[in-house]
Amino acid sequence: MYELVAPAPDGGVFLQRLGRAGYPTSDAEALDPTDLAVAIRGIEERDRPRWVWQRTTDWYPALLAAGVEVDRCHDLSLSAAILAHSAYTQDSGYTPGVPAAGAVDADHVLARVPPPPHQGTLFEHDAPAGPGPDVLASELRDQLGAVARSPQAKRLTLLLAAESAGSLIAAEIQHAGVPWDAAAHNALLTDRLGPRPTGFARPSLLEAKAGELRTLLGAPMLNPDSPQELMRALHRAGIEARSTRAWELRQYTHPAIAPLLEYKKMARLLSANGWAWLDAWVADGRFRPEYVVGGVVTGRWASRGGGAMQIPADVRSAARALPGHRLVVADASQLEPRVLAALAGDEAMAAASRDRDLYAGIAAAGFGGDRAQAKVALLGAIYGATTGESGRLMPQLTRLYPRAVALVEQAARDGERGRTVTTHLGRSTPPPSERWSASQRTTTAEEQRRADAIARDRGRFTRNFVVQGTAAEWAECWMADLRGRLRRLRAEGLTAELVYFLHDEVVVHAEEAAAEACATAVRDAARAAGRLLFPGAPVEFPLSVAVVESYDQAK
DNA sequence: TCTACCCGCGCG
DNA sequence: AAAGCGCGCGGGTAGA
Repeated sequence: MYELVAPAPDGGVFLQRLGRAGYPTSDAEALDPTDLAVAIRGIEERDRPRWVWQRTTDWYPALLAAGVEVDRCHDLSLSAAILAHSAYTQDSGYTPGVPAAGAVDADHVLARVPPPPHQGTLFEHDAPAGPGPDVLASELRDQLGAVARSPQAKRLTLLLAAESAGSLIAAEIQHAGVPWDAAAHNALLTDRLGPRPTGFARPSLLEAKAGELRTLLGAPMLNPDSPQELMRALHRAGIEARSTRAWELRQYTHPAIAPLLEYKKMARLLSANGWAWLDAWVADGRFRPEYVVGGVVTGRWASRGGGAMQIPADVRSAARALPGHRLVVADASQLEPRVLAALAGDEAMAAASRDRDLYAGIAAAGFGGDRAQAKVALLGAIYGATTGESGRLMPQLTRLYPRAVALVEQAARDGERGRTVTTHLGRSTPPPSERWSASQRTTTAEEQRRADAIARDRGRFTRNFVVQGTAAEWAECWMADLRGRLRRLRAEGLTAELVYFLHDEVVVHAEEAAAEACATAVRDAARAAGRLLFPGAPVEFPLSVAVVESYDQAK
């Protein structure tokens, strides 16, 4: 059973009950938006419907702010974006959104009416503008119909459910926020950079490092933040680097190199996660980044603001559990190679996956026990490396795991030829770029060379897409299942909430007494995800789980 | 002076 | 150590 939420004229809200096929079973009921949370809580407790709305982000943040959680939903925009490209629905006749001439992009079609106000304003003045209940119900029917007609209806159903659950989880994680110890963060900054400066001056330790650098390079006016100036100063000092990248600088021996690398490290800390970051993103002891579900072509989540998915290892020491609480940090070990083994049905690689350390298993099977070699070879296969060590190791990897290698090779060939490739559950690549298409129309040999390079680029993208995208599906299923388990723990009165997600890693903030139960839940959820995606496959997805006080203590 | 892009580096 | 994939962000710089 579905319950539709849609904007009504004059800032009101419509609620409408829909049957299993998406047809209304009642008239749309108009509500004052201030009553929405109460109404939704009541319906939720009574019926546990699947809430249908254009976008979770339009409605759910405000509901959470009002203390209302929902069990499940169907996010029409996220689903439309998947179905619009999915190879599993290409013959279904589905076109996203309201019937409209030239409709191409699902999200734009559904959202071409005035955008809703930003989260948090829902109960203040006006409800989100957008298509009314008729349009949304019709879109839901189109989507359900396309899925039902698909030869892969089960997988698509799972994908849309996982993506919609993901949208709920993203809003909930944002609502909760990562517990952040601003004092600890400030102490770290002060220790590394010196006390917080007033105005725009460099912190004292950073300025001192710059001075050291100027002396050692004999460049008294040098601004080390300017790549151009730095380059000139390096050349004058006899360092013939052709870029200012840290890894390249490391190859030169000169007394200025070490302090320069230290300067870069310090400057990076200041600009990316310094006091300004703390001011902008941490409030009330929580870091609240914005997650963008489906924000990456492969289906991974992206984030906006605060660099939520790039928190450096050392800064993670400021992510601290509250007193009497713990962080349960879990990450899926070598997720992508394991996903590849399952995708390809490669029995030999699956056997290696029974080893807790997949790379060690592969090393033992065919790389003379050299784990580093096994890892380089496998990652090279997934990313499309052709040169260097991983290129040389490919033949050996192919002998060991012909099916797994064949799968990524096929994905690469398809991409080079402009075909789309598809994840296990049904997310397909967008059609080739204009750049690719244009490159097909070549006349000269030089153009052909460039066309080949562009094709190889796309091949590496599609090669990686099937693996990265399917791994993202595993992770979303993992979290969706975990969410249910944590909700049950909370129903017992315990504190246990998801507060962070990073591709193949989750962090749960839990009261001490619930930490072990959370660790168990997170492991059970991983097993459930494996069974959901790959029923009966002999591939294992082990986690490393740590119960810690601060995030940096994990692994 | 403003904008668009590149560079470099953080994460998986 | 980087390379091969996917991102976001801040600072500098080139060009309007």
